[in-house]
Amino acid sequence: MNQNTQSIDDKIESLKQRCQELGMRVTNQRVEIFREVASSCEHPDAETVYERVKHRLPNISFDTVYRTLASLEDMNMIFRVDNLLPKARFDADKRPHNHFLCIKCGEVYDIFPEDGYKIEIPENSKKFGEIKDVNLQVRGICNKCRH
Amino acid sequence: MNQNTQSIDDKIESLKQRCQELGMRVTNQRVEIFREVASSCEHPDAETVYERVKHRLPNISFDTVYRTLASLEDMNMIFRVDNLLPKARFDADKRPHNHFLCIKCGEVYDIFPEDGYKIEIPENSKKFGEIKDVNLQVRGICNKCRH
DNA sequence: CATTTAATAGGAATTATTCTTAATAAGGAA
DNA sequence: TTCCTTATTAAGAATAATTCCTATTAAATG
Repeated sequence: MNQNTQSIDDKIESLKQRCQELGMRVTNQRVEIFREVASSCEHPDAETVYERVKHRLPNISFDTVYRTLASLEDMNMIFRVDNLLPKARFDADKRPHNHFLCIKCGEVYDIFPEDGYKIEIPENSKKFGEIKDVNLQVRGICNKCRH
Repeated sequence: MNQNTQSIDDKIESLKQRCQELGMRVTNQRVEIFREVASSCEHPDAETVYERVKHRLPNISFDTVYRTLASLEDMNMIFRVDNLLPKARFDADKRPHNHFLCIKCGEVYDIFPEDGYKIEIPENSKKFGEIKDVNLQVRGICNKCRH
């Protein structure tokens, strides 16, 4: 069964299981914030999640939304589309290459293509507009941060 | 000749040419800010660039650094590693897929793999640490923004 | 039901980035 | 060269996103 056909209730069930596995409490806030992201296909931002959850939990705070989104991310229940780093960083190297981003310390490492490796642009991405740049982000925890 | 072997002076020469092509002025600030990014392989952030350029141009302002980095990006002279969007956005869809980010309006579009297409993780990216997630960012200007 | 403590609400604080406005200087013309 | 035009800049205020602080609440366990 793929994620697409999984119902929201099933997804929430797996969140609850995940919380249990990790010894985390199943709070209303956690469930409702996850529900909002999981039931939307428009990649909502924190403010959007806040506004929507507020309908069901009128006392929800911004801090809870941010904190919970970060913890859901740690749990691998949701993913950040962009903005993994706290601030913008720049690169003038025009050779085709990719980046390893450390989600802990924010360090950026260059990944230069090895023999035979190159990323292709997905054919169907052109339908969205004019492509200017393609970048593969490999996200993880760098060796320094693992110790 | 690849970018790697190109000297800083050559890179600055091509910046000047680019400015001329585009009718943009060749200012000290523009040159020094570019020099800083082009001569570093550590993907500096705006503050780092500011601190370093300040040694040569003590009156440089933060605003100029931000504005110039953005214009160098428009000119395709430098690239933003991350933080293309003004705020973080989230996704709970676990099916493997990629994202088209509109650099103008910030909209995010899902790119689902077509038949036969899949991104591979570059073999040599593992040496940097433990991989948690891989995301291909296709950056461009979406159809809405082109009109 | 009582206890423990993870999680939360509320709002202040912080950080990155952008805006505003007057002054400056690059590039073209005389 | 010198003068003009206007793109670019400096300075610092303003904004926007996110995080921190602290007292309070409520989930899970026994």
